[in-house]
Amino acid sequence: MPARSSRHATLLEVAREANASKTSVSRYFSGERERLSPALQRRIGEAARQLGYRPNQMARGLKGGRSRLLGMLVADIRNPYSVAVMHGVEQACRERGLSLLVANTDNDPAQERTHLALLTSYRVEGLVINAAGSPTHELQDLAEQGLPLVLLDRWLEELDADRVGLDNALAVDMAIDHLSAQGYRHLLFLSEPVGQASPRQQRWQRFEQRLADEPALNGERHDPPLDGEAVQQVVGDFLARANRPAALLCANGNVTLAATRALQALGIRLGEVGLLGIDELDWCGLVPPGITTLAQPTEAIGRAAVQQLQARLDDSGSTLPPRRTLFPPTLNERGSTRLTTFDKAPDNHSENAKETP
Amino acid sequence: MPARSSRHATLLEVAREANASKTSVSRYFSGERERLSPALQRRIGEAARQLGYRPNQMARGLKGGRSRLLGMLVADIRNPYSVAVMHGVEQACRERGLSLLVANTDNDPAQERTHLALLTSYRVEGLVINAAGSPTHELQDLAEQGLPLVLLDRWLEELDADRVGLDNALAVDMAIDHLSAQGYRHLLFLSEPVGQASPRQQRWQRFEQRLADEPALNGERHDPPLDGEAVQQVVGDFLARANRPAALLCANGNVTLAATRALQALGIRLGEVGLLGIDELDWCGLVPPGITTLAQPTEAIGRAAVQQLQARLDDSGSTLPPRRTLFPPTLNERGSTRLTTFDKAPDNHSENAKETP
DNA sequence: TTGTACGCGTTATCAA
DNA sequence: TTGATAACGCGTACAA
Repeated sequence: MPARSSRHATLLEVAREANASKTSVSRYFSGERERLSPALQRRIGEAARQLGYRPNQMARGLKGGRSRLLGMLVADIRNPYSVAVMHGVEQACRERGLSLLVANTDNDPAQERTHLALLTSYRVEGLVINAAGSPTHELQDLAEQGLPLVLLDRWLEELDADRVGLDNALAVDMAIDHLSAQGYRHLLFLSEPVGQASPRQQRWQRFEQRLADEPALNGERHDPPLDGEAVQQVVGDFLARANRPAALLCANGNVTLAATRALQALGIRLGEVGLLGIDELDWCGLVPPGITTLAQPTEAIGRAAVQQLQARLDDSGSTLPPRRTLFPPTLNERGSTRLTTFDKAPDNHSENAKETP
Repeated sequence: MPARSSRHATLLEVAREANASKTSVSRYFSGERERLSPALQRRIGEAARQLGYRPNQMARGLKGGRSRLLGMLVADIRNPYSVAVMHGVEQACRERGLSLLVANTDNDPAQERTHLALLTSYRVEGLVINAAGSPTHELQDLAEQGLPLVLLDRWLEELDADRVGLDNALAVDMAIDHLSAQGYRHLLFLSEPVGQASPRQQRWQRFEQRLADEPALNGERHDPPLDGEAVQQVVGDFLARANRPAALLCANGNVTLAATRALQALGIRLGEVGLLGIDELDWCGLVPPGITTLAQPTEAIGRAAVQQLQARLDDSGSTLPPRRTLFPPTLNERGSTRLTTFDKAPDNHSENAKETP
C-alpha cells in the first residue's frame, strides 16, 4: 500500500527506506541498474514499490535538460488526416520513450502563438508543426535557439526548416492523369480557401500548370468557403458551363465531403460527373458507387517527422542542411471516376454492375 | 533579438539584466506585476523581451507542485468520438490555462499501464481517463493519492470515481422507441465485442431489458469482430430468420460503418431494413437515404470532464462524493429509419422523394 | 560499488 | 515595495 495520503514519494524517501543513497536510487531508475549490487537492487526495488515511487520527470528535465517531451502543433485536430498523422507521430514517440504534448490551434494564428509559447515553456525537445498561420518569426527564433523542428504538411517559404509531407505535385499529376485516362476532359479543381496554406497553394498551382501545358484539357479552379451554399453554387455553375465528360478534383478531405453533398443536392450521379478526392476517408467506399481517392501514407508521414527530429537531436552541433521528405499518394480507384458505371452497388461488388445505358 | 544562440534565458539572467532580484522577476511573471513599481516593471519587461525569456514550466512545477498539466488517456485516438470529446477537453483546458498531455493506448492494456505511469511522472494535476482495459488497481492508487481523475465514457465498476458520459440507457430507449414508432418490429442489436467496455455492456443490457419488457418487440443481439466477414454473416443470417419490418441498431460509430458496408454488400436498401446508429458521423447524411443517428454532445462531455476535475482541484481537502454526469443524445432522423422511403435522394431533399413501390 | 555535494530554474518565506 | 535565502526532486561530478 502506497500509504502516503496526498503527496508523492521522493527519491530521498526511497533511499532512506532502502537504506541506500540518493545516487543509488537514481541509478536504479536511470538504466544503470546493473552497476548496483544484487542486494541493493532488491532493497531499492522493494522500497520503491512499497512507497509507490515514480521518478518526477519535471525534476529530471530540470537538471539534464531532457524533458523527454515532444511538442506537436496541430492546425485542426478534428481533421481525420491530422489525427492519422498524429497517430504515426505518437507511435514513433513511444518507440523512443518520448511523450507527446499536443496543442490544437483550431486554425487560429493567435492560439498558435500562445500554444507555441506554452510548448516551449515545457522545454519540449523537438516540435512537429502543422501550422495554421505564419508564425514565421517565432519559429525562426526557436530554430535559431537550436530547437529541432519539422514542418508537417504545411510549410512556410521563409522558414528553412525540415519538411515532411505529401508530394503535392505528384498527387495532382496522378489525379489529372487518372481522370484524363478515364475520359474526363473538363475539370473543376475545388479547394478550401487557398490563403497561406502551402499544400493548397501547391496543388492549385500544379493544376494550373497542367492546364497550361495541355491544351486538350479544360478546367477551372475555385476555392469557396465550405460552409453554406457556396460549394453547391460553384459546382452547379461549373456543370452548367462545362461540356462533358466533366469531373471534380477535390483538394482535400473536407472538400470531398462538401463536394459530395453538393452533387447529391444537385441530383447528380457520381461517375457520370467524375469525382476524385485527395485524402482517403472511412466512408469513401460507402457512397455509391464509391469515391475515388488519393490516400496519403499518414502513419509514415508522422513517423518520418519524428525520425527527422531524432536526427537533429542526435546530430546536435553540426548543422545538417534542411531536408525535405515527400511521400507519394496511393490511388484508390472507385466508381466515382468510372464514366461507364451508372450502377449503384458498392464498390466491392462492382463486378455485378448492371449497365443502365 | 534573443541573441543567445543555443540555450534558454533564465530568470536569473533577466534579473541581472534588469538590475533586479530574482524575486521581483518571478513576481513579474506570476501575476503579481501590480506589486512592482512602474519603473521596475519596465526594466524587467524590457530585459525579458530582449533576452527572449520564457518561464520554465518544468522548474515551476518542481517548486510549487503546479505543473499546469492535465493528462488524458484515450483508448482509440482514431475514433472520431474520442477526438471530438478531446476537442472539448482541450478547449476547457485552454480557458483555464492548462495544457493537455495526451496518451493514446490503441486499446492495449499494457500501453495503458505504461502511459498512466508516464502521465503521473509528469505530475499532471488531473487525469481524464477513457480506459481500454481495467487498470483498476493503478487508478485506485492514484485516486487514493489524491490525484483528481474522471472516467470518461467507459468506467470501471470497482472504481468509485467521478464519471462523465452518455446516458446509455436513455440512448437505447430513444433508439428503440424511434424504431418502434417507425414501425420496425424485429431488431438486431449490433455491437463491437462487448468485453469489459462499460458503454457496450450498458447498451447491450438495456436492449435486453426492453426486449424482455415488451413482448411485442422481437430481437437478437450480436457482437462480432468488425474486421472481416463476420458482420455481413451476422446481418445476413438475421435477415434470413427475421420477419419484417426489421431493423439494425448499431451500438457505436464503428459498428454503423461496418453495418452499412454489410447491408450494401448484401444489396439491401436502407430504410427497407432499418438502420440506426449511436454516434453521429460526418458521412451519415451522405449515404442514401441518410443514416439515422443518435448524436452524443461530445464537446459538452469533454468540457464536463475538465469541469469535474477543476471542482476536485478546488475542493482539495474535503471529500466530495463521486459524481456522475450523464448527457442525453440527440436524434438525427434520416431516411434509414423511414420505412416508406424507397428513394435514393439525399436526406435534405427527401421532399422530392419518388415513391417506388 | 557506493556516497557526498552541488546545481538546474523557480517559488515561498521571511526580513528589510 | 523589494531582496536574500531556502527549498523543490533529481542527476552527476567527484571522492571514498
